[in-house]
Amino acid sequence: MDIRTLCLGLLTLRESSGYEIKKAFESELAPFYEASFGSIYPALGRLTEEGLVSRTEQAQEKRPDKKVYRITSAGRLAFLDALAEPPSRDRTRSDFLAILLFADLLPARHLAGLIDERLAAHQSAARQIKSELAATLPAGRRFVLGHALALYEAAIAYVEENRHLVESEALLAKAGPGSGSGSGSGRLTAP
Amino acid sequence: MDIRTLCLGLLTLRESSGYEIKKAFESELAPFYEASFGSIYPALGRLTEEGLVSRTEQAQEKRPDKKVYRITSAGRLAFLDALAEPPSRDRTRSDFLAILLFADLLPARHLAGLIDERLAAHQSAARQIKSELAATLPAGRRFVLGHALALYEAAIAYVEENRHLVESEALLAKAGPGSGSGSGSGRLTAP
DNA sequence: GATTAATATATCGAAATGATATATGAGGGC
DNA sequence: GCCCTCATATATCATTTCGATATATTAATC
Repeated sequence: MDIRTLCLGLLTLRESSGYEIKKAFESELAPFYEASFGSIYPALGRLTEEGLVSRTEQAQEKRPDKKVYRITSAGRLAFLDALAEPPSRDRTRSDFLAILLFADLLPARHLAGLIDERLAAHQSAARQIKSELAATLPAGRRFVLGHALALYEAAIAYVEENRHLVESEALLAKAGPGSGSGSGSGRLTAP
Repeated sequence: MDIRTLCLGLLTLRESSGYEIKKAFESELAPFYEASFGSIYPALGRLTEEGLVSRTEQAQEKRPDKKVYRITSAGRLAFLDALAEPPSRDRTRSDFLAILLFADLLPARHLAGLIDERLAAHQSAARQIKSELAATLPAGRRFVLGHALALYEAAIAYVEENRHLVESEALLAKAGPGSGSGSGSGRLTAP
């Protein structure tokens, strides 16, 4: 599922300019997909060449001119084919977790600051999703938004309950098997 | 936090060949970071040029020769500097969620198959993490593994409780505000 | 009057992926 | 014995994507 295919998908929802596609990535696909202008504009160019979208230049008052893209019927068919392909597995990159893996190399107060910022960012993201969920939404959008919210809430709960593992000064101690993670009390004990 | 820096970090744990670094990405950094040989080998070459690691060719019996990399003291300092940098935000790409966003374009039985595979994969991943957590681990590793487990379990619970949102045949209906997601019963209702 | 933010398109170097090539040895199936 | 697959080991390369940068207009803020 490359950016080109996702642009096509967003154009099934509404006609858009490249700039509006970028905003749609942020409002519809975030936080489980992102794209930069550097990939969106070439993707739209290629889709136009392939005849999967059409382009119309549109002059605007008080704003720069824009190029509006509309999906063609060939484009709709191509997107349905792409949707039926088996999904590739999720990919995640988290600097936060990479840093915490090396927690024993960092002072506890630095870790505490990192964790506080993480919690604040996730709480803010969760609040925003909740306000979006208050509206009427298509089923797919509601499902993926709720999914994102569930993961943010789980991450917040986990970090709050287990931050002591990396913040304790006794970081030289190796942690043995604890209470069994999220399945039980949710708290991993360090003996 | 690029692959080069992460290679340096893994070399603070033990000396390794490029091949072993790849395995360390899978065993230590997965599932929140990954790297391919195509990025690891060039990264190790660059680290060697910069004097942050040293390279020793090591002949082996019954196995191909390998090049063993060791972090230098300059390398340790450079890694500590990199660790202190503010983390960039998490990036995720999920084909599964992208497809589900367009659930109304797919037949319910296809969606059911996708979701069943997703649940099986996540359950398998969760089981594997649980078995790893049974051993004695450094605090950082225990924290990030537990984090991964908590997210897998939250995703499984969410999908099991909310799959009806996308599987129901009445996909033309727009879902209004429900019970409030994970905060309450965990189930989003479609009126 | 200056700076920041939003709208709008585009390019480019650098980073990373995923596939492929090459080579050796071990183990299993037939 | 022969073939295939898997594990070990290094390396390259086309393609994809990111992130920064450039350019231009209008509105708002300071």
